[in-house]
Amino acid sequence: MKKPKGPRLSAGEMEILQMLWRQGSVALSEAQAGLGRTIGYTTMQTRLNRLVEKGVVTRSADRPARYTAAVAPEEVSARHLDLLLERVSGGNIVPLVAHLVRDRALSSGEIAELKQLIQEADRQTRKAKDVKK
Amino acid sequence: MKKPKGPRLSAGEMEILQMLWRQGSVALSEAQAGLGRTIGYTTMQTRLNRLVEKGVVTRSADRPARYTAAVAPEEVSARHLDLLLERVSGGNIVPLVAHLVRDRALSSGEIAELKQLIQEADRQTRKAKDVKK
DNA sequence: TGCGTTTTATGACGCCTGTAGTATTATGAT
DNA sequence: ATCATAATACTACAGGCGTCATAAAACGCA
Repeated sequence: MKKPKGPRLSAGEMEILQMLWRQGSVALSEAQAGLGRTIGYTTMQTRLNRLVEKGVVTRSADRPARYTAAVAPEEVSARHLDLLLERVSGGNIVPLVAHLVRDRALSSGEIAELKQLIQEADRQTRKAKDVKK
Repeated sequence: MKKPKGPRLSAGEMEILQMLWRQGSVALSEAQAGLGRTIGYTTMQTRLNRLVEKGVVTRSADRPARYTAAVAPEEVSARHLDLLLERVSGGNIVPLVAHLVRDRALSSGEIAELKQLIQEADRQTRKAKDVKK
C-alpha cells in the first residue's frame, strides 16, 4: 500500500480545496466568486497556482483555464483526522467519539446511523476473533 | 459563554504543547531532551518563548525557568476537531465516526464503550424531544 | 485591423514559524 | 573575588502563505 502522504495544507489552502470540491471545476473568476469572502482576483490566482505546484489541484490547458481538485476529500480529511486522533488521544478513538456525541444535539436518524456503524464494527470484531481463535 | 478561540497553532507548535502535556512542567534543557527528535537548544528556547507570547504556555519566574502548558489538551483538541468536522462533512458527525470505526480493529471493550456513548446520546435526544413536544 | 476586456504571468511585501548563532547575565565552585 | 558554566536575551535568516499590483498576452467585437 502506497502512502502518498501529500504535502502539508494550511487552513487557507483547505478553504480553496473545499471550494473546489463543492464547485467541481472552476475558472479563476468563478473561483474568486465561489469563495465565501472576497479576496483579490490575483490573490486567488496565486493561491490556486501554488496548489497546482503542490499537485493537489490541476489546471486545464484550454483558454479560460479550469482548476480542479486533484485529491479526494476523503483522502485529505482522513489524513487530518488520523493525525488529530494520534495527537489528541494517542490513537484511541473512544475519547474522540465521546467528544463528538457529547454536548451536541443528534437527531434520531443520526443516532440510528451511529448504532448501525457500531453494530457493523462489532460484527467485524467478532469475526476476526473467530478466525484468530 | 466565552469563546476564547485561542490563536492558531501550527503542527510544530502542537508538537511542543504535546510534550508539555506529557512532561507536565519542564526546564529548557528538559524540553529539548523531551522532544522526540533533536533540535537546537536555542531553537527550543525561541519556540517556547513564542508560545508564551501567544499565551498558551507560561514561564515561571525562578531561575531555571519552568515552562508549563497554559491550555488543556481537551480545549485545543476540541477546537481542532470541531474545525475538522466542519471542513470534512459540514458539521455532520456520522461520516466522521464512520471513518473512525471502519478499517480499524476495535477491541470488544471499545465496542462496548462506543455502544454506551451512543446509548447515552440516545437518551439525551429522547429527553429533549419529550420536553419540546 | 484596432481596441477594450479578459486571462495569465511576474514581481513584491509582510507576517509567521523553524532554525540557530552570538552576546549577555546569573550561578556556583574555588 | 574570579572564572567557568549554565541560562537567558537578542538577532538573523530562509521558506511558506496570504495579499496584491503591474505587465504582458490573448480574445472578441466593431
